Amino acid sequence: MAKQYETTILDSITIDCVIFGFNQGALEVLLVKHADGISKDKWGLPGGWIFTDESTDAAANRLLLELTGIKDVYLEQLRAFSEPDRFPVSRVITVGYYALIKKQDWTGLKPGATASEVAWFKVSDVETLIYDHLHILGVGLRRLRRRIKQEPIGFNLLPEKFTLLQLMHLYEEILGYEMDKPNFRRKILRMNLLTALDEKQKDVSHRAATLYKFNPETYQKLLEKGFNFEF
Amino acid sequence: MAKQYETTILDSITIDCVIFGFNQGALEVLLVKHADGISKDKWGLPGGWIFTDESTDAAANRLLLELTGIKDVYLEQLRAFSEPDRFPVSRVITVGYYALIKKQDWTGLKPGATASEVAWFKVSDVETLIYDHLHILGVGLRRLRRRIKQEPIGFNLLPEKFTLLQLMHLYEEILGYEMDKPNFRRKILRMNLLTALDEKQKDVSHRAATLYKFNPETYQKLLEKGFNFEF
DNA sequence: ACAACTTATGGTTTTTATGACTACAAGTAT
DNA sequence: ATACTTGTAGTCATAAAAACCATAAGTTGT
Repeated sequence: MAKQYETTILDSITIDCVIFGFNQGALEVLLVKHADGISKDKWGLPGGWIFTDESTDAAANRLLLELTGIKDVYLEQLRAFSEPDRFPVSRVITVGYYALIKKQDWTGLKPGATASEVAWFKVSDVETLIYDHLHILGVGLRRLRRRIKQEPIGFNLLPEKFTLLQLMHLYEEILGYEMDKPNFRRKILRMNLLTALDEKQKDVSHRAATLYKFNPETYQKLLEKGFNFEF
Repeated sequence: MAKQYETTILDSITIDCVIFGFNQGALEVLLVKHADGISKDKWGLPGGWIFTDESTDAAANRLLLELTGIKDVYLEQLRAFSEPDRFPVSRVITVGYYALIKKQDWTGLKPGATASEVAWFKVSDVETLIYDHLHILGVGLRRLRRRIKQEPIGFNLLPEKFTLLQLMHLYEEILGYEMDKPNFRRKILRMNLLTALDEKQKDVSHRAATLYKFNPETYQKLLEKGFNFEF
């Protein structure tokens, strides 16, 4: 039935993505500036329409690629946002997603067809966005805060190789409070989630820290089982 | 704009609700038997269409009332379910909700206009449901399992006054493993979530247990802050 | 070369939570 | 009165967490 409308679009449902990155100790979000339409020149979350024959998961992945060139990243649905007046033109429900990306893997971001600019913003600096996108960002942030305490997803925001202090700073930034270095070390190492590499930090003006990568097997196990990461 | 279509319905989005209850130590779910349409005489989750001028939250509450007579209960969105072939007739995305109800408060459930029957089923007995409703039930169950460890929502399934053992059995049933009575007592009492009443169990053929109610203030605080309920 | 500084990393101590288990209390049924 | 059932209190060993202190391993400036 639906198959004959391969390029047809559902007219009352959209996708919007909260894309998180981490850079120099700050949590950032990727925004696009609309090239035209009623929101021309305003910043919002990257998003778009859903084809009749694709799931929202598929649409979110496709849109991410189209709008920013990003693919194969951690992507999870937040929920549907459905206030009747959330979109001024017509009644549109949007399905929110959030993604975690290793920012340094995606340097040359290019705005898609409907955007004139793509850029990273510190989450703490974002004050206004179109429609209910600020609300969606807030829900994404709360979800991230909650998830990071229960699943080892934080690594999706860091480079392949990282130091324990970088990881700790990531947690501190997302959760909003400071931690104790030695205690953090002990706790995270005891989970067997990290593998120490035979390699050290470079170009730092102090003692170089050991680099770690996460252990995919334990990672997978902890993803399923969950853990508790109360600091 | 949308206001002029007060009774108009969105044609590609529906709501489906997983309604949990707890009875005699077993977790149950409320199902309806469709009165007509392609699923006539088959069991599924209660659900329906969304009016153009209401949010999905409002629609879920309205449908719950219409289909079962239930209102003012714990209700939370699960997420959107959007596989293109999930609904055989047309392309419809559904927004899943789950509700927790104090079963004994709602005895005379009446099927709504589109249902011929409403009934409770033990979750463990449900084997087939229409469309992707079994999948939605599964997601609801996982969400409940996860939530109950982090927020004090379990109380929404129990009567106002309950014993510690009833509460423990609720946890055991939902989480699927047994717990130690004295340890459970200690842990739950230490959270200050419960207030002991000046009242005991009645009509039991053994020593009567103290009845408790939950403390709304601590409840509220823990809802916001979360807690960790690892047994 | 040496001091001053910065971050990394290893320990210690105290407190607190948890799990496993024992024991007794307070009722009911026979 | 005794056995039985469930409620409730307490003990003890272990593990984890929080708050520290101390030292190691480098860099930078003089």
